[in-house]
Amino acid sequence: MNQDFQNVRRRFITQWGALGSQWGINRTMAMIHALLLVAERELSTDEVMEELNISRGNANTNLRDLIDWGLVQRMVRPGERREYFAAEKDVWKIFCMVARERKRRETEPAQKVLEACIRDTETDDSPEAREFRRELTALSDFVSLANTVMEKVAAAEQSRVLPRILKVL
Amino acid sequence: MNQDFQNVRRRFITQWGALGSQWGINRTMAMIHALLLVAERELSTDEVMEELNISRGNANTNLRDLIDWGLVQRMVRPGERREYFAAEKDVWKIFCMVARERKRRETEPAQKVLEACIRDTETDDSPEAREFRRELTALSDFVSLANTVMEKVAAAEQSRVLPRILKVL
DNA sequence: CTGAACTTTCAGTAAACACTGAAATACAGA
DNA sequence: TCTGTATTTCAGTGTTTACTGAAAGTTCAG
Repeated sequence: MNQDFQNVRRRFITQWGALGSQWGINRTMAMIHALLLVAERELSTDEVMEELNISRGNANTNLRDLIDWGLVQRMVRPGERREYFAAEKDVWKIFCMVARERKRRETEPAQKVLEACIRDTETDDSPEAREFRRELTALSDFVSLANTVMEKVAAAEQSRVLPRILKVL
Repeated sequence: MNQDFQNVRRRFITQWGALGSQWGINRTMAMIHALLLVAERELSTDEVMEELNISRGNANTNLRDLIDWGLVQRMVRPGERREYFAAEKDVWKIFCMVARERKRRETEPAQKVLEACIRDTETDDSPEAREFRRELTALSDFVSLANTVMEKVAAAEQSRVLPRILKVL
């Protein structure tokens, strides 16, 4: 198989991994995702281990995390014990998955913190406490608005939403 | 000053810091930002150090990073050597700053990686290379579309954009 | 120019996070 | 049931990232 092509392919996987760590995603997870994205067929754990030079434990853990994110699916071949893995390739679906997951892990906890802090100072009507509540409420309202937007965007079809949004802007 | 209120205030700062690390933001930076957000007035480096129990170096570095992000401003009081720091409190402005910065740090590098990999396989018309390019092009197109959307949203006024987007959804 | 007040840098260290590899567990066919 | 194959877990270790504190740098009033 063409050597140059294989090199570019490997470079893509490595660099995508490096980018991943700038997002809150660990390098290996991003690399496995990249590998599966550009793989022509589903791969087994051993193939992933081999291609990326990582241990079984590492491969297993990160594959499971990718499955939790909804970015990778387990595939069973009839009559085979071994499991194979395939990445979702539709970019819009990937986007929706990531949006949903980040909402769950990031904005919802933030929302809870804000609401709790607002609630716990509710009975205090000193000027400082009022101001504190005012700040936090502004933040909280914004976060929940952002949540609503993300939710609706992620629930809709790409073909419907994006053209409309672009039109509005 | 009311003890309960001070406790909630501290809890908010701590928890906001913890949330920050889930985003790619380091804990101290998020905590300083939270502290300045709910501070009634601008604070000096020493006040930040004291309140958060961190070293001078740490405070200095993270304050500078916050300034780079555009989330915090240096304030000079006439006739005083010491510098004071104040956080931007308008949530929409905060959002725009963060969007701009994440675009610069995350989506633009991703874009470059994708484009380079597409370019470097352009002369290879084997089926695998074609498929590889197809995948990466889909990704690249999506990322650049997302970039455009972010850019326009961040450039616009909150009062104009959000109502329109909500209407569309 | 000097020295006090303040800020910045950075080598060394500490804390957080990710990875390995081997042991434990689960599963399917004989 | 037992046996071989595949997956999962996790204690120990390695790597990355963040923090400290002291030294160097900057600034300004006198």
